[in-house]
Amino acid sequence: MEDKEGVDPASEFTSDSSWALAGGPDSVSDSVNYFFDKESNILSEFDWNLQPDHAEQIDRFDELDRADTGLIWREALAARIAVLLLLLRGQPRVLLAGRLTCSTLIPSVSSSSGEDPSEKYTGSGGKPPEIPSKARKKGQKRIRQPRFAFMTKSEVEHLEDGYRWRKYGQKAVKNSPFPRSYYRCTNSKCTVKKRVERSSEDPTIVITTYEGQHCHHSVGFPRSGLISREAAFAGRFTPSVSQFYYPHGEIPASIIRSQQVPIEIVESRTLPQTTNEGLLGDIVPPGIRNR
DNA sequence: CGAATTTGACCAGCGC
DNA sequence: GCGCTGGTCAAATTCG
Repeated sequence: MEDKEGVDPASEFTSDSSWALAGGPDSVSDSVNYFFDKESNILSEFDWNLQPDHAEQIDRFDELDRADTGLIWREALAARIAVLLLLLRGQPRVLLAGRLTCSTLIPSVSSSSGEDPSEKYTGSGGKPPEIPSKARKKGQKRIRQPRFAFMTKSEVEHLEDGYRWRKYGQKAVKNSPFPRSYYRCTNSKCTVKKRVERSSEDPTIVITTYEGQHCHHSVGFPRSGLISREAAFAGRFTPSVSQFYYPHGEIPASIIRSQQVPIEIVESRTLPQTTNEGLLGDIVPPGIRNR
């Protein structure tokens, strides 16, 4: 993805870049799009609602971000604006910008129905606390939690991500020979859930979908031990969660290096100091930035 | 024996 | 309204 200066950002994004439009409307300004990072095996789902007044924010990011090449994902917490930048020869190009909602589903694994876990139960002991699903008012729309899906080549389905999960269900998936497993965080105050399933098209690929945000630190998460790529990306790509999981510059470059490695678990090294990297420090995988 | 998992039943949402 | 599908519940079972 180098040496593309002068190329139309849009065509760059959808054709030769490491990211590919994986589904959704053709126009990036339309509602829903899915992006697959061919290098990191990540499928992201975004709901881009481009607004005219986002231009200022985009310009600001342009000024802030200076790096070599790579993909930069950024969310302006205050403005709730998401900007995806492709950096070419140190010149950031805004490819997509819009209000982040991240509320859609991956087409191949999507559900026809939405859900709102937070309004159903808290996940404590599997008991429905305040609002049992059966007692939920009819017509009350469920509000989806932010979701992020990761596609990873792996032989094991449940990848270690630093948190403890309790399996609460398993379902057969339409048009897929592989079942989908449902997990919820074992922390009684945490409403985060995740779904794990194998791709019907490529059984070697595990699709993990995180939903919600942890309200606690990971349990026994190794700072200099073994960590999965999923763990790193889960923290990185869940906007407000990333700050919680991985304080500024905490993720080792070796973890998030964008390479087509068979899944798993890669060894992490001593955490690098990246405090001089400005806004990029806590959002851009160091390996990506340095490519 | 407590925790975790399995699994059939149930429910909600959606399309026809 | 009905059927299909995804998501969740909860009793039964298995595991450590």
